[in-house]
Amino acid sequence: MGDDNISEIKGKDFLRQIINEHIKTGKYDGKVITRFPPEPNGYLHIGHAKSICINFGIAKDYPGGICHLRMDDSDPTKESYEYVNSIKQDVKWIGFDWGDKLFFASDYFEKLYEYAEFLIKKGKAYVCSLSESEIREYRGTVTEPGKPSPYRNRSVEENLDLFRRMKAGEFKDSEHVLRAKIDMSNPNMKMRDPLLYRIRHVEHYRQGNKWCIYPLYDFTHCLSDAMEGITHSICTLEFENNRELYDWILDECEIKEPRPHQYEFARLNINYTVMSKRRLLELVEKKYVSGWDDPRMPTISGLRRRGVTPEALRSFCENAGIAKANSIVDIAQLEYSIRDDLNKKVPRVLAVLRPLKIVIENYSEHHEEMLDASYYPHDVPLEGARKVPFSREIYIEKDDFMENPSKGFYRLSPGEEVRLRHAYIIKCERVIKNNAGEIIELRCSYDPTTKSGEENSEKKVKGIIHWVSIPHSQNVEVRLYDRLFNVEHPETIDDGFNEDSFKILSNCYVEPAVAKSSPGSRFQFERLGYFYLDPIPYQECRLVFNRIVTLRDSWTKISAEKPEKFEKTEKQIKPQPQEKSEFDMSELPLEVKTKLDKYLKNYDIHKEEALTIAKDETLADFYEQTLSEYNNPKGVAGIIAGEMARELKEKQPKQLAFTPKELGELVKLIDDEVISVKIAREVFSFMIKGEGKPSEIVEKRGLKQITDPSELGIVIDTVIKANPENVEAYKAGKTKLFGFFTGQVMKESGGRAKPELLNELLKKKLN
RNA sequence: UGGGGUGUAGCCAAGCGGUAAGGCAGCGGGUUUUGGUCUCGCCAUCCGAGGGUUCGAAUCCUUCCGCCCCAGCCA
Repeated sequence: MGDDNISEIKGKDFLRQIINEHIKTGKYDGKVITRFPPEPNGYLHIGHAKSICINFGIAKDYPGGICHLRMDDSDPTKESYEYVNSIKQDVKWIGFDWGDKLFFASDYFEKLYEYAEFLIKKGKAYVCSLSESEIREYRGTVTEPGKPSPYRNRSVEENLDLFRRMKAGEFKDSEHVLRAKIDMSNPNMKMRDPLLYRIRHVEHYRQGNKWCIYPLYDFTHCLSDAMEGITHSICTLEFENNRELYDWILDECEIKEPRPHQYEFARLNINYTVMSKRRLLELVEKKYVSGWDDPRMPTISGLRRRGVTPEALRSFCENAGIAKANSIVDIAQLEYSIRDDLNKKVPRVLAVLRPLKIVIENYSEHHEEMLDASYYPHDVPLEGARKVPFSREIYIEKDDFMENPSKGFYRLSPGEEVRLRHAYIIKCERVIKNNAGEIIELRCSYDPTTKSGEENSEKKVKGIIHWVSIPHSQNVEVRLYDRLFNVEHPETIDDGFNEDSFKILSNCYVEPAVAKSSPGSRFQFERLGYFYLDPIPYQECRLVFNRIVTLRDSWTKISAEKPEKFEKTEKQIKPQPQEKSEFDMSELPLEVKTKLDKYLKNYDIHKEEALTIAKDETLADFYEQTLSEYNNPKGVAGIIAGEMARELKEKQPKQLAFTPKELGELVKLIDDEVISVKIAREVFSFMIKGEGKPSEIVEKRGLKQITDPSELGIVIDTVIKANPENVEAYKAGKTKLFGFFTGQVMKESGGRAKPELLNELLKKKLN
């Protein structure tokens, strides 16, 4: 209930929380400038879509927020305009606009070069002439420190000369590199004199042959952010280790605050598919799929081609959430987002995918009629209708007939009735088979009084099926797409590749209204799913529909057959072995052990606390000093092992803002029942800030605890009166609510209620 | 046996010392001329495990365990 929620932005993912804080404190003067920085060396996929939604979404959420689109194109060997164009198209399609904020890291090469010279002159960068493999060797491993390059101590003059000659093209590829001079034994591998520039005698797709030295990511990215005035540089988790370098470079280049800072979130993963550029490329190159825009691909172009809407994609990204824990989102979540979007906007039509012919014997041969059919069900608030032709011969879906119906089958079977959607109730009279015993045709009768919308149409039947009139229908092709893999977490593209992920059905029929529709239209084929009229022209002007997603289907779940469904592989839950790990005291240094023994024996404090204090010299000294001021070993240990340990862990202040004597006083206040332990913590937090003696703080801030039963009783009554339902629920047996009441009273009293008294009184009043 | 992250239901995910949000999936009921949609209900005595502090801990302290990332002159 603060007064500060005006600037608060809806959604409280940790990124927006950080930004909210910056806005509150005015760190960037209210500005929010993010960026989406793809490398134009491949197609964007749904994982990028999440990043796009985050970066552009955040910019959109904050007044005046801006998101740049920056091509991170500092590796000339991989990048091309083909990719920058597809990236631009994809970002636009997802629904974001970068306005005039399209940038290229390669445009900063000149400026970047100047920064490099600046670092050299500062003695913070050097030219290293080790070979590629030597560099690797000198770097060490994750467990062993690296060793300095023999070229590490070249003079500034030599470095400058060499670097300029690198630029001038005097050396071959890989002959020299420019490295930052940081620390070859840094536990963070990224800080072991990372490479800044490499020589590449290669044409850059934008810069041509202007350069033969190219900056690397870590050098390019942070400085590009700085040059563009980015405030929040948001990237994925694998760059966490790079953050230290990001800050180092900006520090050494003397980019002053307010300046960009990097924040990381977990990248999107989805089950039953692959997401890495490498795997996706493999699928394309080995022809597992038809291309980057194969409708099964999790690429943006694939999803677009399949017929997924940008809205669905965005809502999927939003629902997936932003956090730092690696996770794998269920593809059902994507399917849900797609259905949820399409359900609200797409017309329902009739189409038969696997036709079974029906002749309605009592329907006159030369007769036909046009039936009224709404495009939308009653619960979709859209208007629109068309006429559907009906005649003696129709197609129904093969699946909608069973000669020997299983239990719960509501559709057509011999002697049974079913309603034809928007039309009549028919009854199956005869089944006609070919010589092979396959059903090729059904003979039915219809009840003329049961036409939809008319009087007798109330007659109830168990099932409703879709159909098309044979003479009026148009033959189309339908392409069925399914998940790419049968296994939840494929490790290679051969690991459970779903051979049935693509099926072509060429003997499909749609009603006339659909045949007339324009490319790129989306429909719900009733009872089947959502379909997209592929806008790519096909030979003979043939209409090709892509299935975007099936409808939710509770029937196939019931029936034994599960044609295109996958059962999730059940995960066996293994019980965790209960290992009791005792701390091994024998390994402690003697000094610590001595202290520990003393605490345990003389002071009788708890082992955990004793250990915490004994292990830290500052804490231990402070502990002894405090005890000499106020002798309550247990009480003092509680504050020191808890509150003070945390404080030291976070800040490691050179000088403490309070004395042992004051800490002793604090404990005495607890002992004297002036304050509770909870309040003591609050007081302690003020002591850290140097607000003076505990007693003064308590006085000044009015923190003295309420020990007067009648005073506390009033507060309790207020709370009880304000929550009649909860009182009732409590009395009805929901005793868990006791905690709720305690909390409320605590809150009401500003935390000052004496806990024991509160509980005692509350119990009395509630019973 | 280095460093950096991270563990809340089958899958995501809120939660920031006071009744364990929400969504997906699942299960059951209602509505329905789509076995769709919509709607109602159920679904964590417990937050990776142990220990501690506290009247009260998913939240604070502590020990342990699992998983992810880092040894490209890729980004």
